[in-house]
Amino acid sequence: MGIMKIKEVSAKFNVPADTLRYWERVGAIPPVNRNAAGYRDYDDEDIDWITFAKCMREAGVSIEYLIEYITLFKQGDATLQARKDLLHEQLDTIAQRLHEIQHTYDLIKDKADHYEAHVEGYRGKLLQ
Amino acid sequence: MGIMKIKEVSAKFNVPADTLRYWERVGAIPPVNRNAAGYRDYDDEDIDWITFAKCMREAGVSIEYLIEYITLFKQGDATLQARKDLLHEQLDTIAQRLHEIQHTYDLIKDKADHYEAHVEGYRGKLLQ
DNA sequence: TCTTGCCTTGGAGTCGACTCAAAGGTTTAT
DNA sequence: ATAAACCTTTGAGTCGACTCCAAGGCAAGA
Repeated sequence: MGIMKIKEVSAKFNVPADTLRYWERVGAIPPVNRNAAGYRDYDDEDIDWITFAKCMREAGVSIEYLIEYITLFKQGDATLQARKDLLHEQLDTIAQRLHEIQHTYDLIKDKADHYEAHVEGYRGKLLQ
Repeated sequence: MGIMKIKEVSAKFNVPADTLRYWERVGAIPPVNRNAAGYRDYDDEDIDWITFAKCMREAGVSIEYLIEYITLFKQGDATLQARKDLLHEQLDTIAQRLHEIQHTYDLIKDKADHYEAHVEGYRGKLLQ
């Protein structure tokens, strides 16, 4: 699967082609190889980076963070420790976000369950 | 605790006063009572709404959704079912987001663990 | 060959959600 | 009583992350 054009990648990941170009332009993913015509030609490595970027973005990680990671990556093995630190930092942030969302989920679940029990003839009260 | 001014509420929730005013202005929370001078005077009910709004925002729920919810709430008991539906909709979205973030967490954890094992003398490879 | 469709870039526009500034009224501590 | 620290509104500005547009090159089918 070494010859995906941007439209296929867009469809595969459900990410607009404009966004894929944007990520590359600002450096949130490394530059993608081109064919003779100058068209982007995504190989497995590019696909891996997009997988990474998409996951991170969905988890709320900023573009800036991705750029920082790629910047380190481009500098080679000397930055392994720095990249590791960056990932751990992200891991902490993501874990925290996870707990916040879990908390909200539980709260809304309670509210919804309460509606469930009282949805008919219930006299409205705050947060019900 | 029925006489909190905006600064105290801001401190309690760690949400800027400007943001509290913004939420109220656009209708993401109901109007807050005022004292004689026109100052906002947050009571327990207001605090509950801010708790709700903050949780929802942290879970990635849009301001627009909150406005929709408040709009229904203001229309009284006739909208109980609609509000219940809205909450269930949000619940689904939040659950989905939760799984996405969990997925990313696992992915990053793997990457980080891998770094842990190879951080010295490891030859860089994609996503490492 | 022509047309339709996908690709390119550069730059401008949009959108959600704040965030700040200006001008002015109130409260509180000294 | 006066300064410092609050509060108010209106409206404009910012920021992150896209998203769209124009102008033009390449490709694949009829």
